[in-house]
Amino acid sequence: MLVNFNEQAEEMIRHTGGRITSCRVLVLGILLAEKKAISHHEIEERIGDDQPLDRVTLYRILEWLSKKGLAHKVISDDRKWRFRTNIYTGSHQHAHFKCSRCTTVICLSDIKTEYCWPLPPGYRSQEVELTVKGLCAACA
Amino acid sequence: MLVNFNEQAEEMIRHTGGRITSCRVLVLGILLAEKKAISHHEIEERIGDDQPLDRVTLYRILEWLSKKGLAHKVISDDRKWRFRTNIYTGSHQHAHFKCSRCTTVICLSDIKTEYCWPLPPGYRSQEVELTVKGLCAACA
DNA sequence: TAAAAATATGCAACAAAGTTGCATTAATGT
DNA sequence: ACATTAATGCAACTTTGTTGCATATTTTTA
Repeated sequence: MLVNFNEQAEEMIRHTGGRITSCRVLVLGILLAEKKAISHHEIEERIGDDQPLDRVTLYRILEWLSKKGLAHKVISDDRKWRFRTNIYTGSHQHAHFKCSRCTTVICLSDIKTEYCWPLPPGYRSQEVELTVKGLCAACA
Repeated sequence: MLVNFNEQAEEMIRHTGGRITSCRVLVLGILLAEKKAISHHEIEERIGDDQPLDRVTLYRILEWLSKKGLAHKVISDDRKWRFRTNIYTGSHQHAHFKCSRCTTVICLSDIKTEYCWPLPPGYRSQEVELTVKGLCAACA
């Protein structure tokens, strides 16, 4: 299973024309095995002590994967970048509500965001991030 | 004009039952004079050297204003918190498109987000943040 | 396939944004 | 006006991410 992700990772990296290194394969393999976006620290945890990888190298690999379009990064409320492979993009297609007073976030499962939003010609939608902000029942 | 904002700020702070201090009035006044969300650093710049205000105090005031519901904070792609008074909420009601490869952001003025999204009972919408992510014409 | 060129990695030091502890100062209630 | 309570300022710290440079690994090419 993990081997499979690593093969896929290697293939994806090869396709970019960039160098295939064990570190890159390892990191991209971890991202492929994950459906949600994960942070630098979470990736380090998944690596464990088996194959030690320098903090800075991991940062640079993540940056490189983003630049090559194999992953993309999103900023979260904890000021950390989280990374996800672009192939799972579109898997979290529902809206959120965030209370601007108590900051609680809930999922608005009634709202489907797969709707085709009108984009300029040539643009391709992968994912829609929709957050309604306001006051929740307790804070209103 | 600025005086007016300060009076309004003072009134808002009084209404929370919290202490009315010159620092709080100053900061909230600045936020009221601003239509968009601004960062800690940008607030410091607007303060200038007239009324020196400690870095940490400013952080704590902003946190306090958020807790009291007079302002709310949003995280941006530069990993900085930006703060805005809740009264201007709703002023930036259109969608964005962000390219997941080149990270360029454009405004999708065709999409109006004022639409009434179905919320749970008691919830009140103030603002809608809608970002379509994908590939722009140049990267697709 | 061995050497040269190009690029990735690891280490140390650094930077920016935000946080915590504590003594001092200012605002409010009596 | 004084006591009480809360806000401010300062110093030191934490966390996340970045930069410079020497070393090691890929890839190219001869």
